[in-house]
Amino acid sequence: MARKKAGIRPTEAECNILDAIWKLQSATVREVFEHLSQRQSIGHTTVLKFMQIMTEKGLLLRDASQRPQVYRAAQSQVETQKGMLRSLLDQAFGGSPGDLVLQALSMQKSSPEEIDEIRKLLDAMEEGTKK
Amino acid sequence: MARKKAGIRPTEAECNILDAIWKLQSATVREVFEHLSQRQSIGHTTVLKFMQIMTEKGLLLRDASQRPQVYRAAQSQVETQKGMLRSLLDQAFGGSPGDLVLQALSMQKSSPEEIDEIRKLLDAMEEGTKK
DNA sequence: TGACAGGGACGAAATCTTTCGTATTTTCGA
DNA sequence: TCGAAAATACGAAAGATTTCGTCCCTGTCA
Repeated sequence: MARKKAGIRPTEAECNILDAIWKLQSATVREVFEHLSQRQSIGHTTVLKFMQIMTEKGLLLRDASQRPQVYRAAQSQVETQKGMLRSLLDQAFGGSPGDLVLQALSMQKSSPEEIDEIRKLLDAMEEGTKK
Repeated sequence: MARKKAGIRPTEAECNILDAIWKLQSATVREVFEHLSQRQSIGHTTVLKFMQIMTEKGLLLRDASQRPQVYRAAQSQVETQKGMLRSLLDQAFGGSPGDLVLQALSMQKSSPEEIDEIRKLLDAMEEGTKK
C-alpha cells in the first residue's frame, strides 16, 4: 500500500480554516475563530483543535515563540488550489482539464475582465505549444 | 440551520462507482465491480453496498424489475461535475470562477482543439453578456 | 503571592466513510 | 422439484472527520 499521493488534501472544515488564514496572512486561533464565527456557528476550542491537527498534518506552520501562537499556511492558496483541482480532475472529470474548464466557464457568467484574462492565457499557451 | 445545499456531493469512493456507471451508461453490480477491479482492489459486496447506499442517497436509480438489477446515475455526469465544481469553488476559491479557470488552464497544457473550444465558448459568453 | 483570565493540550463522543463477512433470497438446470 | 450458483440484504468493524468539554499552564495585578 503506497502512501497517498504527494499532495495533502484539506478536508472541508480544514478549508474553512485555511480560507481565513489565507485572508489574514497569519493569525492566532482567536482571530481565525472570530473570522469564522461571522459565517458559521463554531466553538473556539473546535477551531483550536483543527489548527492543532492541521499543524500535525503539515497544513499549517506555527510560531510558538509568541504567546498567542501565530499560525501560517504551509502552502500558498494557489498551490493548494492546484492540488484540489487535480483531485477533482481525477475524481470526476476523468483527468480531462478541458472538460473541467468548459464546465467551470459555462457554470455562470464571468466578468468581461476575467474573460479577457482567460483569452490572454489561451494565447500564451498556444504560443508555447506551437514553438 | 438549513439543510445542505441542493446538490448532493458524492464521496471519493462513490465517485469511482459513478465513473464506472457513467462510462457504461447503466450497469449491474457485477459489471461495475469488474470495471473497478481492473484499477483497484475492491470486494464485490463492497461495490454492492455502495450502490445500495448511493441509491438511498439518491445518487443512483435502480430498476429492480430485472433480476440482475440495473442501476443508472440519477444525475448526468455534467450535472454532477457542476455540483462538485461549485463546491470546490466555494470551498477553496472564494467563489471566484475566474481564478478557478485560470488555475485549471495553467495546470497543464490542453490540446489545441480544447483551446479552440474554450475560445468559442468565451465568444458566446461575451455575446450573451453584451446583449 | 494568590486568584483570575486567556490560551492551549488532551481525550473522547458523535458522525460519516469505507469495507466486508454472513445470511437470505432468486434463478436456472438436471 | 431440488440444490448449486448468483444476487441481494443486513449488520457491523475499522477509519476519518467534526465538535467540544475539561483540565492545565502562565502571566498579571491587587
